[in-house]
Amino acid sequence: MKAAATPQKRRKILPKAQRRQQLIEATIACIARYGLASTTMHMVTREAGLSVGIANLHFKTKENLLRETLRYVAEEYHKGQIDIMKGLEADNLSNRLTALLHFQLGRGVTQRQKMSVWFAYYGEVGARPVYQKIVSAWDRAAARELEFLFASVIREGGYTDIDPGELAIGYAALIDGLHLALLVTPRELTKQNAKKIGRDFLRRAFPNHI
Amino acid sequence: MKAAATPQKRRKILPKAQRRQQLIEATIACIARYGLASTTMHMVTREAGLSVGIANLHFKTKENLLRETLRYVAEEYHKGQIDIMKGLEADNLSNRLTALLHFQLGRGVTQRQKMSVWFAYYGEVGARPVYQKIVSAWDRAAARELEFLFASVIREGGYTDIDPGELAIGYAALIDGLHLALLVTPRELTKQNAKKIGRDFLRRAFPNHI
DNA sequence: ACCTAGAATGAATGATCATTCATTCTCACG
DNA sequence: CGTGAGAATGAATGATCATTCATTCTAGGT
Repeated sequence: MKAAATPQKRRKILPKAQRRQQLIEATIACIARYGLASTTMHMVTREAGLSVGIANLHFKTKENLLRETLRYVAEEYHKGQIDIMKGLEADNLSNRLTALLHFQLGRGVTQRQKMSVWFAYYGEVGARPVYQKIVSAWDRAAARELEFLFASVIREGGYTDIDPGELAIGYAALIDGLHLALLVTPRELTKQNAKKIGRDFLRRAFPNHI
Repeated sequence: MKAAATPQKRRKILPKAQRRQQLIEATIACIARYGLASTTMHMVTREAGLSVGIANLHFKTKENLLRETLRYVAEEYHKGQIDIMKGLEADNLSNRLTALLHFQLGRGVTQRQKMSVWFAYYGEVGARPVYQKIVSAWDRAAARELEFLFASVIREGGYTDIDPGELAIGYAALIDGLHLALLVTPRELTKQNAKKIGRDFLRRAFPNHI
């Protein structure tokens, strides 16, 4: 019997930025699969197909890698949101609201993997001020933008008795809660249904727009 | 200089149930303070003022202790909710809705400690099927009850075009999202404001009741 | 007062993990 | 081609942690 000749993976040298990205993505995959608590450096580097030492080379410590991963995930989500709210693609306010909803509850964001990572970090926010800082900075930025969008809708629709800031917080909370429900009780809630629920919320607030 | 005579804590023997409770509460405190990931058995037993070995005596393993702690927290929250929804205290539907809101966003539930623990477990749900089972079982029970309550309100108010099941999911999601916001961005949201946002949600759905 | 079931202790054990760094390997540039 | 700057490797190290269990202590029963 011949010993299986290992395919002898050839060592490859790549620019720093690319390796960092590769490690961050491996971290996301591991957190989604094993949880934040039990993700080890060995898992992450194996997932990336690299050696253990590489992590120390590009991110000084594990804590650093986790922080950068959170930064990456937070930026990806919130930037996507903000771009839509700023209306780079849809000028019409109704369309912008719809586009936002579809982004927030659409394929890209509601992958189990993404949501797992998201809530894994939320879970540690109570204990790690650094995570709180990263998340809340982006949250604030998105909240401002959403408030601004809602204020425009309110003006256009002549709605009275609605505070755009409060409605924005409520809507953002609803979306977060729906993500949580999709993660925890996926059997009870389809993405289609989640979208309908989000849409109903907007309709009750802005009946002339939705 | 005299060596400080340690107060020599006398060993105390207590019934199993009491020790278990004590350990679960110590676990909650540790998770809130240090996070689920970095909570160790030493921390928990020290917090409880007991020796390390005690944990193994009452809960075979750490995993067991964590599971029982989740069960305890989940039961406390959901039972409180369900009792209110069943209307053991308020017969009037409007009052029942208000009582529910006050419970969900009131002092007991929105302590940083409780919310931290809650989300710490949610964060691991993606990776640990056991946690998902525990949480989703209670979630389902609460969702059923909430749907039933909303259906009564809809009937009483003659509201049309509202699906009680969907509204219940939406409301539950909103509350979860508000808890998350209170945990992550407490500077941006007071409990008072959170209650107002929850109330506005109900008012837009049930204008004759709220 | 004595005895003993079993509750409680904590030093010891072994497993796991992040981090280090001496060594190997790559490739851009001369 | 040849070479060296620095990218990549992975065995070794030391720290941390869950779990064990021989021993000590307590309190209810006699």
